[in-house]
Amino acid sequence: MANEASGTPRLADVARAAGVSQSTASRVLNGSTRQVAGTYRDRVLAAAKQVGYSTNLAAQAMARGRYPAVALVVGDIRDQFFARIAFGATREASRRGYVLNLLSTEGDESRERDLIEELRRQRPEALVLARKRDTSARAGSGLMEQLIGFQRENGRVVIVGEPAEPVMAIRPPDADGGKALATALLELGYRRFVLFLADPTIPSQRDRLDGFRVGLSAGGVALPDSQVYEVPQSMAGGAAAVKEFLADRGDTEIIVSTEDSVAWGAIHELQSRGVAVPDDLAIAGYGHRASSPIGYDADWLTTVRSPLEEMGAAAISAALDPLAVDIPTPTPEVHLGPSTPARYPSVRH
Amino acid sequence: MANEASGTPRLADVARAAGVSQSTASRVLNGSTRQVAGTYRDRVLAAAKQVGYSTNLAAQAMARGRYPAVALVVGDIRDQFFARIAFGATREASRRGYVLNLLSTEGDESRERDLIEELRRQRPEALVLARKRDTSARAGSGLMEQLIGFQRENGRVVIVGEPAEPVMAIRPPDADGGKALATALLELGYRRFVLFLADPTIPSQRDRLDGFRVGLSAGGVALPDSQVYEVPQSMAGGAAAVKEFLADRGDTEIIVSTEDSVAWGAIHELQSRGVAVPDDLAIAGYGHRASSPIGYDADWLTTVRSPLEEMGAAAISAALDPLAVDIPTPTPEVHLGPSTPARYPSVRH
DNA sequence: TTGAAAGCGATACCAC
DNA sequence: GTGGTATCGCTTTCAA
Repeated sequence: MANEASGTPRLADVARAAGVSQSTASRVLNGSTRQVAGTYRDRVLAAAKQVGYSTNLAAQAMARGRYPAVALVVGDIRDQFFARIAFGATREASRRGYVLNLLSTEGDESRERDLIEELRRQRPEALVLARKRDTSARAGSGLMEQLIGFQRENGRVVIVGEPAEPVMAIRPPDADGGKALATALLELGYRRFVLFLADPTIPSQRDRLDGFRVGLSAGGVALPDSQVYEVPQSMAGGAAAVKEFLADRGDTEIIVSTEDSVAWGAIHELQSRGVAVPDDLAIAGYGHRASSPIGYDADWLTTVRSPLEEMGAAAISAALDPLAVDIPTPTPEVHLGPSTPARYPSVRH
Repeated sequence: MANEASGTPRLADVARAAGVSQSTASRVLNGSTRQVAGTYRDRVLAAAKQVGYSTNLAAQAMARGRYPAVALVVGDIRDQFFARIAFGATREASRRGYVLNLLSTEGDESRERDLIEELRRQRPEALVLARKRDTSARAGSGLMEQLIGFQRENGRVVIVGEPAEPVMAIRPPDADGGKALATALLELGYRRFVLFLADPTIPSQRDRLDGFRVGLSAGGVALPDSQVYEVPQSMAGGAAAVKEFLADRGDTEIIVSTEDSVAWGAIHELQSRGVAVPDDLAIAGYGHRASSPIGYDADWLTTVRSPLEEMGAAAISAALDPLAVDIPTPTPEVHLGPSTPARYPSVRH
């Protein structure tokens, strides 16, 4: 008789089965500070298990005034960039007992507004927005106003990507990664660099370049603009850029690309032209995909891996943790592969 | 005064602002059959917009007894297989005004049980489970019992992958795809086939083979087991298998692989051995990834694309639509690329 | 500590 | 058509 034909057992069913009041059952099962006598406590727990009780989140949300959910808005979940962020986010949300609500703009960023509007119905406690491009640049669309409104009425907003006041942001540590790569390559003995810069309109790409320069200068090496090539972000772009580069190679020891795909394209083109990689010319990249082009092992290329999963998790933490003020940025990982062998028998710099 | 300092406006605020009862406001804004006078209707709509009203899903859920959410459980969202399914699922859920709750087992399928248990708290209306392997095979884990319980208490369960009674399933149309590929290749004039079978423990792989045989037999061509090679599912596997194959090539015209990665590996190995593809030997694959190995255009390989996005969307529809009895399976798409040129000047079969 | 009762915001049954 | 009102399941004062 505890569990009526109506279906899912309610808290009242548990209370009745345990012979206590609903208040007590509530305190045991969902209350914050435990203030229930041991005997009652056990009885309630046993009863809950016996009737197969499971908290009704909607009811709890109504009573408490907040729904334990966090929304994640991504561009296209099929994109590794977003998929890896989502992976970290689901893990962290789940760990905290939160529901992760996934929304995809399907590449159409103008949909963001509508999606967030839709979202409000759920009254999620936080909103995480993953973006590849600058958010404030689209201020005219009213997105910023909407985000601010959300922050006022609902909960915190965190952007994974470019910061936009007054919204908290987790930036990919591209400058750090660029710097770390430079340091590592200097350590290996490289001194004469050329850099392939993919799509400078994307902040991450510029940051990688800037960070790389910082790292180089720490070793007393400069990277003049004449050594920086702007390259379309694709394998084809890398291949084409290499042709141009070879006409004026000079004494370059290594090409560093701000994007793996460009690096792979360059590698392919170089090899098909009889330039041995890394023996004649070394190559390094930067990226987030685990793609391993045919004939190569993914680990072969020296590159920097963006900590996207960690960033996704950090975004959730920051969004949910009221204490979070500044977000510790995860550290990028420099991977040294055979594409950049040590240049000298002994380390120097 | 309509919107108190308390924060988010409630339905009562809208009603007051419009000068109507809360019941009327409810009918206008969320009710099913419209039975409100035009005048009132407009007033309510205007008031809602004016105060910035947004339905409180939790409250609505309590009153209606159901929460408009659907949960999607995937293995690893970073995997293209799951990402594409999720993409289609988010689109369809959003289209229907449903919240899509994403859960990831992170590769550990034993977590499925815990995740679904967690999930129950939300009382989602449906549950979609995407899996690569057989579900019923894991019956011992109690998963099936749990799914049945969910179906009884909450809503429909749909599996994207292998069927498992009494749970509805959307199967990848691998048999259809295999058959369609065979038909297309016969059409091009191919008659002597070898098949590389990747991981026969995965039902999809077997289905592709079976379907392929069905398609061939319709053209009077047989594929004896001696022409089927079991190959590890990787490029390396494809490369290795090709070596073995070449020792006894016979008069084979084309190698068909049940997995693209294997096909690419085979291609690479063949070319490095001086066997021209497709001139000396043609190649075809089957897959769901848009990977384009270095030096090749993704469209170059003849392959079959699994309609994963459509399957994701179809799963949501089937899970949410009470009328759905059997699910129309999306059709796989055969892509003919230069890796399989026509063998004869004129079609025959 | 424990229990009774008042909401939380929206829906829907039921008179008017 | 429209407007009261009980109700959904749970939390949380407030007394006891």
